[in-house]
Amino acid sequence: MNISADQLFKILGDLTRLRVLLLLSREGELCVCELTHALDEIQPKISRHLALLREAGVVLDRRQGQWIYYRLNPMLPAWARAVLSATIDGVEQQIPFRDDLGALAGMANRPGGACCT
Amino acid sequence: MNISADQLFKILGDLTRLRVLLLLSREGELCVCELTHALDEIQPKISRHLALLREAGVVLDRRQGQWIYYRLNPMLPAWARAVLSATIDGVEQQIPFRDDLGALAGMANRPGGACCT
DNA sequence: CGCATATATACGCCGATATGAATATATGTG
DNA sequence: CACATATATTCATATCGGCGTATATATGCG
Repeated sequence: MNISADQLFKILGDLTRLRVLLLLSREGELCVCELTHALDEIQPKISRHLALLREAGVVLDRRQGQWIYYRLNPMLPAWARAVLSATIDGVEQQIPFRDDLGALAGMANRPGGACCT
Repeated sequence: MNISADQLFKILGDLTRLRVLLLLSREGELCVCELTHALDEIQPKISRHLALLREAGVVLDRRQGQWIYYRLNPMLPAWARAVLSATIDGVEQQIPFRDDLGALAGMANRPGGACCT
C-alpha cells in the first residue's frame, strides 16, 4: 500500500466517506445495502463513494452471492491507520456518526444474519 | 476550538497546506516570506492558503513589525493534534516534505535571526 | 428464459476550489 | 512624503468534486 498524505486527506474530506469508514472500522465488514440503510442515503451515492475508497486502496471488497462486502484495507500504512483511529476516537460520539451504528442495528433483513425470514 | 472532521480533512487535503503545517509544527513559528522561500512558491499562493488555515482556526497569526508570523493553534482538539502528529511521523522523510526544512535552513536573510547583515 | 434484487456506472449539472496576475494595504526608513 | 518590503486581496479562469437520475451489469430463483 502506498498512498500520499494529501490523497488520503482528500478521501477523508467528505462526510459520507467518513461515516462509511467509521462504520467499517466498527463492524469489520458491511455490504452496500447495509451502508445505504445505516446512512439513509440513496444507493448510487454510497456506491460511488465506495468506488472512490476502493480505487484509492482504502477499502477492499469481496463478493458473496448477490452482495458485495466492503472492509478496511489492513495493508494501509501505519500512519494512515493511526490517522483513522485518532479520528474515530474524536468523533464517534458526535452527530451523525453517533447515530449510524444504531440505524444499522435497527435494519430489518440484514444479509448474512444467520436468520430465517 | 471546534472543527468538524470532514472540514479538517478538506483543509489537510492539499499538498501546499500540508507542507506549511509540517514546517510550522517543526519550527514553531514562521513568517510568510520564510514559508514562501521554503516551499518555493509565489507569495499570493502561500498567503491564500494561510488565510484558509487561519479562518479554519488551524493556525494563529501575529504581526511583528513588517512580518506576520504563523503558528499552529494550540487549542486544536486533541484528536486533530493526534492526526497531525501521526501524519508528520508518516511523511516527514518523503518528498517534498523531506526537503522543505533544508530549503528553509538555506534561506538567506531570514527575519528574526539575531543576525547582523 | 423472465423477473427480482444488489450493485455499479454514465451523464449532465452545479457549486466549490485552486491558480496566476494584478492590485491593494500596512509597515519601515530616510 | 516618497519609496521599499511584506502581506493580503481581488479577479477571471479552469478544474474538480459531489449530486440526482437514469441505466447497465451481475446474481439468484422459478
